[in-house]
Amino acid sequence: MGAGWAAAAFAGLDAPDIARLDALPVHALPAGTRLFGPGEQAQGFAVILSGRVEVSLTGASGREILLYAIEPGQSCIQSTLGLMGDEPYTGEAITVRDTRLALIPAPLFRALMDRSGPFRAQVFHAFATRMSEMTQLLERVAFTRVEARLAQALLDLGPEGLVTATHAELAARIGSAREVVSRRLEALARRGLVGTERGRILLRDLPGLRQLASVG
Amino acid sequence: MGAGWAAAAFAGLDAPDIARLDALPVHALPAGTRLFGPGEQAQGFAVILSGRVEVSLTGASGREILLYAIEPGQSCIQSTLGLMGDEPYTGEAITVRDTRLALIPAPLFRALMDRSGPFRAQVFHAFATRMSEMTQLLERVAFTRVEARLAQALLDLGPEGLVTATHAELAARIGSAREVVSRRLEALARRGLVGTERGRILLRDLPGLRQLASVG
DNA sequence: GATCCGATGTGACCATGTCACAGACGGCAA
DNA sequence: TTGCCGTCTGTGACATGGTCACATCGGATC
Repeated sequence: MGAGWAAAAFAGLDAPDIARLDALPVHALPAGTRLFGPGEQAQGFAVILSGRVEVSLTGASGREILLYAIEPGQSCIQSTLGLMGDEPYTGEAITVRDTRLALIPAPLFRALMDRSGPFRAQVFHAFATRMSEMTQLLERVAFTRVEARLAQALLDLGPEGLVTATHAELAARIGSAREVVSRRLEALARRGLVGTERGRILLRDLPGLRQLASVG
Repeated sequence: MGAGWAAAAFAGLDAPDIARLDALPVHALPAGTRLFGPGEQAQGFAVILSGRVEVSLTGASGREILLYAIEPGQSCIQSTLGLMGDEPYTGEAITVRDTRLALIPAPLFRALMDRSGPFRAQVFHAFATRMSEMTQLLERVAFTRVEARLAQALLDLGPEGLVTATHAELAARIGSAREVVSRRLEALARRGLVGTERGRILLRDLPGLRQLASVG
């Protein structure tokens, strides 16, 4: 997505609005850029054109958990909380790859919400999806064992069978602790489900992992 | 809230729309009625006029956790997930007191969303608020100890100092297990923060409990 | 090779969840 | 009153998970 991204990202918008969006500057951000952190005010409504942004939560102890990721064509719903309600951010958004995004300024966002049905539908749908995902995440965190969440994370990161991530990164993703992940991985390795090397994990038994991830 | 509830619940709506909403039948439901459960399709957009509805999640093991409560004048956001996206419910909504509510049928809901700015603003705001609350809940469940969540629950249920609830009910509220709640309460009692009787808990040290609830 | 740093392994200990029961209490019927 | 029953609460034993303190290890750099 790049020049002319608006038509693809917001199907059904009329031509003048598409032109307005396409005219917005596109920001190119290197991997590792922090888009916003807890308590900050929204600059506008962010639409990701390429790359990937992850939004995560950090607890008092320093433990982290991934809330959700934003892929190309998706918008950063978290940024709408500040635009629509008065809720401050509680999460932190960071680019995990080189990323290009457009920022719809608050006034234009509000105008589009008012006059464009398709735009509204898009925003609402994204909202509903995130809410649903967050509920599922809450359910997994509250009720399932680390092993199931870890298996799910491994499958998400390397559906082909190879995951390049440290134990600490995996822990931050599933909201656990590094040591716990190390021990779980060792246990999975003993059972032949994975192989471990420094910085990467080989998934040796994808069906077995899927089973673990779903059972909980 | 009763006859003429719409003007109060949706400030800024124009007269014809208020009349349409006021004309909807009001349902009176006894405490303990189940409004919807996991996987069901939304009947419409529910607005609570009096009473209280609690939405909670149940894990495979049977453990429960309270997602949020809906008070008079608020709407059941969960029901919009089905109306706007195609996400099924994942929670279960139950009246905890005798409750009266109006159900806005899906077609009227969609029409109002299209043509009424104030209605949209209301729905969006409610959405943003729930999302923010859910995020905070996730943070508490993922990162704070049971003791802090329990103290918070006690303060929520009995800000005056008396809580009428069983240990099992408290456990369901905070997403823990009955035995754990029993033991935590006993520990709090030993420290003089609460007194326990069958079916109710006396909060002896409100500032102390507030401290516990906030520290995590 | 010597050194440094991030990644990983380990043991101890506490908090929490689960299971299996044992009492304890309150209401109700005989 | 007495006995019964269902619910609430208490307890011990054990598995899992989180935290802390270190030990090791592997690679990169000098």
